[in-house]
Amino acid sequence: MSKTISKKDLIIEKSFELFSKYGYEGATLDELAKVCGITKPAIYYYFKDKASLYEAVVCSQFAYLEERILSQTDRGEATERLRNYIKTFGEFLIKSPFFSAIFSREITAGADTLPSPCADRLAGILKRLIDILELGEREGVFERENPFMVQMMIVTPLTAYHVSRPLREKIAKRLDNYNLIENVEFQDIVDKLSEKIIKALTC
Amino acid sequence: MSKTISKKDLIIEKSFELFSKYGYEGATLDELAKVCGITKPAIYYYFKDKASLYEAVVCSQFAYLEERILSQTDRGEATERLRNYIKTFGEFLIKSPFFSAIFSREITAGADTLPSPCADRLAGILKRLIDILELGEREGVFERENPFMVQMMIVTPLTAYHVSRPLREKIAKRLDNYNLIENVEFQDIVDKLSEKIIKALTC
DNA sequence: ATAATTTTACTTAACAGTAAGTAAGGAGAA
DNA sequence: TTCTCCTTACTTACTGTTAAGTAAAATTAT
Repeated sequence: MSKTISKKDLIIEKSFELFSKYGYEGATLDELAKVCGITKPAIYYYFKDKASLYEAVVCSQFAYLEERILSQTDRGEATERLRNYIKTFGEFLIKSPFFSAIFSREITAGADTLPSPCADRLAGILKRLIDILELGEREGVFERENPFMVQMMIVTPLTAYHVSRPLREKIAKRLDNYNLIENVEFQDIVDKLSEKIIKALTC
Repeated sequence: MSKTISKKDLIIEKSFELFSKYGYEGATLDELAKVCGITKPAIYYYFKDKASLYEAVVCSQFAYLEERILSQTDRGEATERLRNYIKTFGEFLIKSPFFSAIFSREITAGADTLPSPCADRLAGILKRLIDILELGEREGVFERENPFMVQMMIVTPLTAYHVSRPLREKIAKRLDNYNLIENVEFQDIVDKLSEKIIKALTC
């Protein structure tokens, strides 16, 4: 009916924030319960345990991302598709500001805690990138390149830049002559990176 | 006389591995004591607390990295210097295989637990990159670019690639037609990335 | 040289706090 | 009454940290 969010969705939403901020181990169910205005065992009514909650949270994000990527990169020439691929990643990170942290953490942790369905989604996303790069090769515009490396060149600078504001501030303070924290829109960063990557891949 | 490593160095070495694997919170002093073959309070004989141990571990790495970067990028033209900058990072990551994980984790966590002396070292490293990029602009070979973004374009794909082998394996299994885990030397990855970044920055 | 003293390098034991998880039950709707 | 959705009141399992003690080595005094 109205915008009344269900308790379960509330728990997912808030735990997404906490997992992003503190990581899997750092985030506590006590605090989660508090910010949700419920008690800890109420969480256990909806989720089997902490791991299942995490899985639900992360999977929903990956599923959404895969759906976006696949629908936004299914037409046009290779260059245009790649541009859209990067753009869609960028838009997703802007829309879902906590995702960078979680994704970045997952890669760092060697994907140990990455739920299997999420790996499926990631595989789907990477498959699309592989297709785009192969199309580019057939069109004669892209050089052959390790697709996983390309994926890393796209995602990691974006997520890192997105997440590293506190670090930039720390460093900028020590380099007081230099403006590292220009008030630049993240959108511009995405566009710039997009250009650079296409330039780097083009024959 | 011989290669007998001191207890303190043993603690540093083993804790470096554990912090890399599990992160600051995830690594426990109980396990550290166990793998060192000592008791937990013995750690407190050498280090004030867990934070100080972490600081000792991370700082030594950053200091070494800064020293390497500064000494390897102080001569030549901008392009050559940038190539050496990236190369030195790559060599360091190869030599110090756990560092990627710690560095990547620090960025992800917003540098919350990054000890202040490490931020100094990072600032020194970034200052060098800024100098190289400015030199390139004066030489007319590089386009103006946000140096922090360039730094992210260099370090994050390398650390991520280095750290993501388990993830690549998971994904490759799902895309069985495709060889994502080619038996390619990390050195080659560094060289390729180096080329790509220089190409992307060049006017 | 040897005895007295002090320091080094730990161990045992335990504490205080915090985390995930659970058993049992209550309020309200159907 | 019974099912859903929750709360109260715990338990268990760590985890960082400290206090107290000790064997052995090093230093100093005699």
